[in-house]
Amino acid sequence: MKTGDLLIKQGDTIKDFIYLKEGLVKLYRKSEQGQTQIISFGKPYDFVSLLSVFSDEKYNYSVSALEDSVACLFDLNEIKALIKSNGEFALHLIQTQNRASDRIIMNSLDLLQKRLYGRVANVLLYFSDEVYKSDEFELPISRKEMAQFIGMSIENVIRAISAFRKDKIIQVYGKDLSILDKKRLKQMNDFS
Amino acid sequence: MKTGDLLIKQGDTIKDFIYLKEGLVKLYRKSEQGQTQIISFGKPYDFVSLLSVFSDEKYNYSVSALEDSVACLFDLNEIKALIKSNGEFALHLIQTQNRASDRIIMNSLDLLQKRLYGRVANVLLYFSDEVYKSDEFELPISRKEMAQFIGMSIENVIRAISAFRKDKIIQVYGKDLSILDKKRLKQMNDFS
DNA sequence: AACTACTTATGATAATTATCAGAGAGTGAT
DNA sequence: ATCACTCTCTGATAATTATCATAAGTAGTT
Repeated sequence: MKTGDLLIKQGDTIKDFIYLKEGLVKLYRKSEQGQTQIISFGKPYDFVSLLSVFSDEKYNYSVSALEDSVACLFDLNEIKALIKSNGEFALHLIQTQNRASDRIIMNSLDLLQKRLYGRVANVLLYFSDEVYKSDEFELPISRKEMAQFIGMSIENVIRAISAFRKDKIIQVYGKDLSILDKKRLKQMNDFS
Repeated sequence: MKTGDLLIKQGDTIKDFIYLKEGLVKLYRKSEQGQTQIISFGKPYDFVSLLSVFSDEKYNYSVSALEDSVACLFDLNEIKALIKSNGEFALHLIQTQNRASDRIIMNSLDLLQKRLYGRVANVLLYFSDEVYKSDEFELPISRKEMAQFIGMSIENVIRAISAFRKDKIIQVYGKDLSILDKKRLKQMNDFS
């Protein structure tokens, strides 16, 4: 699956249980007000079809690739049969699902309490610590996508990144981003 | 369990699987920044020990009663044994859990995109439509708690409610609240 | 009643964010 | 190369929200 490809389309009937083997994807939805909103990102070994996969008939979100990715699809009915027949598997699945949705919930609650700088810092630290495990990486999302994720305007996301750049907290060359002063970035994340 | 009583305390070891039979509770946590934040509300037939119950050792949130409530506790190990032995039960539990965490996720994402008036309208409509199923009810939370839920300052929550009152969208006598103009309240909820 | 503590309420001001406008850089298509 | 389009970026201004201050109301306690 190439960058930009659509893996799941909002409204599609759920037929498969999907997990990500390689790459990076974004989960997003069209909100009631018609705006596109990014729900979360999926990295290797994350279950992409987490939300609503067992609770609904149709996907209420879309998934597309931010990088070239490899996804594994399992027939949903087979997974359901496996849950019924294999108790260990069922329990393990519940735990995995719980962990993932907890993380999404806690993260969006975190964002709700933060202001612009804190939210942007939060996203940068997420990619640095959780996804790439490095202080230098290629930012996989545009300013617009970051805005759609943190619930701020594009202009202000750009301004925040510019401010971090001017304060020598980060360095930006095109898509390449390096975190120069992680301590201060974490402070931005902690204090509002 | 009386109003104000603590059912779950953040940091407690998870021993039980809890569901709410009667009443109303709030799920809340102390965020990293030390502020109290309400995660969601639990109404009858909701699983209160939804978050982190299978994914963690300890509760990462607290639960207390907003109204006199009745909770059912099941030993967590027995539930786990039941999951392992009864496939139908496991599948049903997964679906229920999924539905509940989906709702919390989608709701906090909704809030993230709304502004003050939209967020307050959202909460009022939640209690009217989901909890009490009536346009007249006793508001079970204080302005402070509403602020902790929607991520705005107390003063502005009060101001929003005052504005709704002045616009004859709602009527307030002490804790009693009645929605006079649901159409406009829904408009406030829809458009930012 | 008097006291304390807390909630609700309002105003004034500062801080933050959105919106509008415009410009330059990059990208893809023809 | 030119055109159309999107993305990044900055400035100016308007709108929104937070914070500080203050006061009235409410409830509980002594």
